[in-house]
Amino acid sequence: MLTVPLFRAYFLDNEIVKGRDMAGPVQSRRDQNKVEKRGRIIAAARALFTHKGFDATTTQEIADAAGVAAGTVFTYAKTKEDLLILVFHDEMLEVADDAYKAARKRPDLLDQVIVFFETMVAYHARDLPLARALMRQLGYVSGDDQRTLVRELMRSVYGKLALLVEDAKGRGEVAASSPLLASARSLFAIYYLHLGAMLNGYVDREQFDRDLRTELGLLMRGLA
Amino acid sequence: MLTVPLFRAYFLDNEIVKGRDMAGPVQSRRDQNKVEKRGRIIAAARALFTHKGFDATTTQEIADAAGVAAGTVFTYAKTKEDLLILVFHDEMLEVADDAYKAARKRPDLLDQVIVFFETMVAYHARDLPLARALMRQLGYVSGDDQRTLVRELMRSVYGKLALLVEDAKGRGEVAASSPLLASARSLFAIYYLHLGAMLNGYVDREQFDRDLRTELGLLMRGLA
DNA sequence: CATAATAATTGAGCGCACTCAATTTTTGTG
DNA sequence: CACAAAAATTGAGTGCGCTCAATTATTATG
Repeated sequence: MLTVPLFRAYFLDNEIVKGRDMAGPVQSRRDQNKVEKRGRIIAAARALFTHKGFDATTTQEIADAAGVAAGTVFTYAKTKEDLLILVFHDEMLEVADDAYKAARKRPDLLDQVIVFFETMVAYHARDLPLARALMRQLGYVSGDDQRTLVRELMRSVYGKLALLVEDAKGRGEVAASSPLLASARSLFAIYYLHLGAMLNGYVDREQFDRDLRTELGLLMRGLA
Repeated sequence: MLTVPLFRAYFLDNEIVKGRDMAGPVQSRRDQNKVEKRGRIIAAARALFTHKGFDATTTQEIADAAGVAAGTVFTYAKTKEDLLILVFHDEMLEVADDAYKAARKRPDLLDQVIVFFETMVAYHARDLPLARALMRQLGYVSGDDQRTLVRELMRSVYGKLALLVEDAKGRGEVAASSPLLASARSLFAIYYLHLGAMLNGYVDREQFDRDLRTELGLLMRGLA
């Protein structure tokens, strides 16, 4: 089953190096092609979305730019909008990492959480219309693959917030009885609602910052 | 400007009674027609959405059922999805009213808030796919009219929650220093996040109930 | 290497949301 | 009532997301 034909070994040693020593079974040619095409589609979609905007970009354009047929795009994402998840998943994971690193430098939990969310907002603020489309899709995925990606993203964010809360417990800022995951989710819930309000133009950035601070502080009193 | 032609008075006294003694200037024939058509479109869309589902319903079907041309539908909602707001706005306002009435019967704030949200969930639970589509659209309105409707809805919900918090202050359950609107929004934020998780199948109804209770309780400690 | 089985890709075609120039309806005015 | 201006409605047309039968590429087997 895992036997590798000789010609494959040749290619592995000479042409295709990327990902050779990654975990798991050696990739078949099929999987290689899929990964490569997926990458091209993601790159093409990202470039077009950021340059022309989500609505103005057609799936045909994405297919052309990626060098695949129109139909192929839809084997990697069930809908045009699911492409948003595919395209920005990795980037958002990184942003969450950065946000966590920045947060850890602050002394107390409230500051930490605010820095955490402000880092994420700063990312979205670079392209508000796109962020709006992206956030919309985060709450309405079509395909199973994308659903998995969203799950992973949320796990990561909740996990990082939970770590911050846990450390705060160590410092005595938060009661030991406060459940970590629930606390993390409550914090995120507040951020999420206000981000939506901002992206939809119900409040401006300043109002957002103020509201966020106020309400996170309110919740923080409960955790203490 | 507000002069009413004689033939209008005739119609007002004989044919068209509904809304005659409502506030504001007497409706012109144009406005009457608009209101009437709007009503037919809303009724047609609601029937089709609930019977066939949102995706399976075409705007042409809605137009036919309402007795208008295809294009007319889009003068009342910019997109098919904005129709969701138009259709369910009034109903959701009523649900919020019912939720508030049910909540007031409970003794303490946590119970009240849980009853409040459970009433709203019960409404959504009647048709989960539709609720999912509706909730999605609440966070992504296209037209200005619908945006106004959403604003009104949120004002109503926040207002009712704020009333509950205010009463709780009177009973000494909540600190006088806790800002009403911010408290209301934080409570709603928690509900909103978990409702989304449930509608998207990340958690089942039981898990939803438990999470909601836990996290509302957490916040409640902060308000106290 | 030949051949069958399986998976991936293709792109023409379809259905539907939405547009907009033309038409009809309503209102304001003399 | 006649007529012009304004507003509302119409529905054929358009573009695009998405499908799926046909084709091509890859893998498994003797």
